[in-house]
Amino acid sequence: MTKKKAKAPSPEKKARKAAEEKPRSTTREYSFFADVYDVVRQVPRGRVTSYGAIAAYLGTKLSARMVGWAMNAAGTAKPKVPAQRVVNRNGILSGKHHFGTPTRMEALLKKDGVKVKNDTVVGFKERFWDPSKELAL
DNA sequence: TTGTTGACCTCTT
DNA sequence: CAAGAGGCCAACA
Repeated sequence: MTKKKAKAPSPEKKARKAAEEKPRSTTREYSFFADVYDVVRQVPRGRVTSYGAIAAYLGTKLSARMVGWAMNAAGTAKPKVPAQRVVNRNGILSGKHHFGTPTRMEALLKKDGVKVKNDTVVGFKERFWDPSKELAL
């Protein structure tokens, strides 16, 4: 093996397993979603984060999609989760269409003091809130 | 039960 | 530089 042409997500999987070592209550309520909600709720007002950041914080950056799924339930989750502060890597409101109305997410972000232009967070890079850094697991 | 989809991200060609 | 495919976990049909 001189060169690895394919990815070998061995250590990454282990990392995920390690993260899963968390004290999962005997209930099925514990899930990827719970962690996502917890992180999103800790997002300060006027700040935004990305799915990949949360996924990476949980140790599963490869499973960023699950974060999106978690947000899908965010609308039904309680307490309500500020999913509007969660955008994709490009800072685009990818899930704006899931807030009931395509303008709901924008309105919420604007209320938070976040400017949105063309469905994109203005200064997203500056407003980017990295849980892995702020929370420093 | 299996198969497909999903608010994504990253790598490869 | 741009486009395509792969990959993860979970829920739905």
